[in-house]
Amino acid sequence: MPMVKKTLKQRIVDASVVLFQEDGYHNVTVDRIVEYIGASKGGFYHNFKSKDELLYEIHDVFISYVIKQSQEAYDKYDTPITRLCAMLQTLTQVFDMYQAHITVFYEESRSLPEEYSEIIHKKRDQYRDILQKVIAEGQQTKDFRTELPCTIVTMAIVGMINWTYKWFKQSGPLTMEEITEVFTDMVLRAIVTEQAMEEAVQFMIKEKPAE
Amino acid sequence: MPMVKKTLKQRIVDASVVLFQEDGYHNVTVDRIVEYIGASKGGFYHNFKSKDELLYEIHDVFISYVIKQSQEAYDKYDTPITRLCAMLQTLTQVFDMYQAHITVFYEESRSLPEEYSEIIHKKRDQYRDILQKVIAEGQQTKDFRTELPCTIVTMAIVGMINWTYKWFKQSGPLTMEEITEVFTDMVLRAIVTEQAMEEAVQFMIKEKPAE
DNA sequence: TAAAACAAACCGACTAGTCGGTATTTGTGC
DNA sequence: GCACAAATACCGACTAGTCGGTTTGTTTTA
Repeated sequence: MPMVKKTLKQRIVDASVVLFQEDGYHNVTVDRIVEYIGASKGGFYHNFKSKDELLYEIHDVFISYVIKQSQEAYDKYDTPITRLCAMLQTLTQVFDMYQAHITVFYEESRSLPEEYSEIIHKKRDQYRDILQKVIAEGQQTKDFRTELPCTIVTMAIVGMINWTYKWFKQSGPLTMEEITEVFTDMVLRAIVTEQAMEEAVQFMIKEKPAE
Repeated sequence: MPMVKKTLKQRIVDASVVLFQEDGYHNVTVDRIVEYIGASKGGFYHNFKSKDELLYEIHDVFISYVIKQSQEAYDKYDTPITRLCAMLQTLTQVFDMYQAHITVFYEESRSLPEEYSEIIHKKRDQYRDILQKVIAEGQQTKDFRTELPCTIVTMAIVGMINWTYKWFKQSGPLTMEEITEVFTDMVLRAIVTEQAMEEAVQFMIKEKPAE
């Protein structure tokens, strides 16, 4: 792997994500960002039209990656259950890696000027739609229970996963892989029909042997 | 009910919650708040030491109410399953009424000065602990599956419920009561053991008759 | 009539963005 | 390879505007 010198732009983004996560967009000044990486205000505004544009960049990098990964998980499999499991896996993985990005994404998007926030909201909906499609298809094939409204199920899952950014600590007692297992188990039991449960159990946590 | 004249303090809080939800704490100036309710800056600072204190007030009113309601739900019942159902019910109801408060609570707490945020975080943990206690007790009585880590289950449920503030619209196609039903159904199926499922089914959605 | 509640003008610290300038890289003719 | 120009990347003092908070003055109430 060639040792490429990081551009100033990249250094600004990297530093900002961390600083924004810690103290919030409005509590981090441009001066502080450039001081943090040993750069200058001129350098900052050479790379970004405004502080807002930087915020947009962070949003876009993150949500674009989420969509890409979700879509790949969808394309890689061909049954609702496997697709759902793959997406849960992928999403929690992304959320593990990009925790700082997510925090900014879900707490600072209000500060995006309209021109930017429109684009971002469309992409955010796209992410939700991919998941919702899986649920809907699963209901059509009777793999998932049809008595549950597909939109609510989708948002319940999204909420469960997204909320991890608020409490998950990489230094905590459980790894994200272990958490994913639990989430997958819970989701499958919650929505898979009895007749399709056979396919699902192989993705679930095995019963602990009696102690 | 006596028609009490609202104090300026109350009017400030009420207006601020709405404005903060819409545009975020930092994007709403004190001038805008007082102009919105036809008051003055002097009146504001007569009632609050600082803008931060107002933010704290909003946080505290909300989380104190959540804790009170959760505890009441706990005390009112005496089995894990009924307690869990009651808490889901209560929480979603609160979230329905206090959507603006929640938005502020979960997105602006970073702006609280340390002295305040310490108090708030303790109360937030208290809310989580009440729910976690129900889960833990349910695992002890074998009503809930013991192979799932109690902390993760708790946070999964918290995430599912909390996230509603991001997407639920009172003008939407489903009421909060209907959403609660779906959530309850999903949660019970996810964590209740087979042997305890009999007690749980009465709280769940009935199968749609075949069409 | 005194104290509380509120109004209106004002202050000062802070910060996003600017602008004239300098360093560094890239392209070009020889 | 080399001079040299031209574009690109970057710097840092400065500014104009904003906004939380204060001060001083006025009204209401008990």
